[in-house]
Amino acid sequence: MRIGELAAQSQTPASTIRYYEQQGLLSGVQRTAGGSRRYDGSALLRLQMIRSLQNMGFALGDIPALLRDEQKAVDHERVMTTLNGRLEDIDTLLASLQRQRDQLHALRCLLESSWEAGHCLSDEQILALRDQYLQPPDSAGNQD
Amino acid sequence: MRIGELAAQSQTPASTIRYYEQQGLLSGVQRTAGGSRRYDGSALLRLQMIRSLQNMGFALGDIPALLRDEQKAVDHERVMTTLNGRLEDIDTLLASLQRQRDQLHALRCLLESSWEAGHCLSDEQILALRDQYLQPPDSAGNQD
DNA sequence: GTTGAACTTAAAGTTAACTTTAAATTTAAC
DNA sequence: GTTAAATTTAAAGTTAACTTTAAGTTCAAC
Repeated sequence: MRIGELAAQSQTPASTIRYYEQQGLLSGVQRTAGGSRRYDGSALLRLQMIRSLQNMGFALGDIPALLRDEQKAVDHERVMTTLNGRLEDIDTLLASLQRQRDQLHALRCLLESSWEAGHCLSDEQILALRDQYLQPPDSAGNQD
Repeated sequence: MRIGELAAQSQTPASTIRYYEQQGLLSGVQRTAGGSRRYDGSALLRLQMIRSLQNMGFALGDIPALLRDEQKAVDHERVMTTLNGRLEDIDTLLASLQRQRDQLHALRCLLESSWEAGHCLSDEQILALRDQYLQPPDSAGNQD
C-alpha cells in the first residue's frame, strides 16, 4: 500500500510516518522505481506497536530498544530497565497529580467561602495551602 | 534586595525571574538610577505564589488571571473556570496514567514468563495488551 | 578610583514530537 | 498523453518554559 493508505489505516498522518522513518523507527521501507514508499501489513503492525508503546508513555527514543528489529534481538535487561523506569515515573507522576488535585480542591473550597463572605483570599492563605500539601523532600516536579 | 538575593530566597534562577517579568507575571519592579532591579518582600511573596500555582499544574499564561494584581480585581468566574478546567485535566491525566500503569504491569508480567519459557512476545500479544486497556471512545491522549 | 562580582539587554538555543511549506516528481485514471 | 491527486525532499516552523550567550554596564567594597 502507499503511504496515504497506511496513514488512513493507522490513523497517523503521512508526515508522522515519514518522521518515524527518519528517526529510525521504521526501517526497510520498500520504494517503487520512481521513489515512492510502498508498505505491507507488517509496516501497519509495526506502526500500531509504536503507537501503543507511545500510549503507554514511552518516548520515541525508547521504542527501538523495546521492539524486536529484523536485524537484532531484544535486549531483555534493557527492556526491563526501560519498563521499570517508566513505571517509576508513572508512580511519581500519580503522586504529584493527587497532591495537585487535593490542593486545588482545597483552594476552590477556600475561594468559595471567601467570596461568599465578600472578600478575597490573602496571599498568606494561598501560601499556607501550598505548605499544607508540600512536596516530599526530593521535590517531585512536573514531568511528562 | 537585588535580583540575586531574590533568586536565592525564592530558589528561582535570576534568568527565570527576568523571564517572568518579561512575560508580564511580575510588574512594577523598581529600578536603581543605573538600571538594576530592586525588590521588596512583596515580590518574594508574588514569586512564591507563582511557583505554587505552577506546582498545582497551571500554565504560566493562566496565572495572571488567578492572582490579584495591584491594578484590577480578580475575576471570580474566570478563576473558577480555570480552576475547574485544571481539575478536569488532572482527572483525565490520572485515568490515563492508571491505564498506562496497568498496561505496563501486564506487559512486564507477559515478558517475564515469555523469556523464562525461552521465547519472545509476539506482536499479537503486544497488540492484545493494548486492546485490553483501550482508551475510552473519546481517546484521552497524553497531555501535561 | 579600581576592581571583580553582579547585573543589564536582546537574541538565539534547548527539548520532543511533530507539522508546515515549497517546489518538484510520481502515480493512476482516463 | 494529459491531468489531478498523491507523493517526494529538505528545511523551517511550532509549543512552553526556560537557559545560554555575548557584550556591555553597574554596584559595592576597598
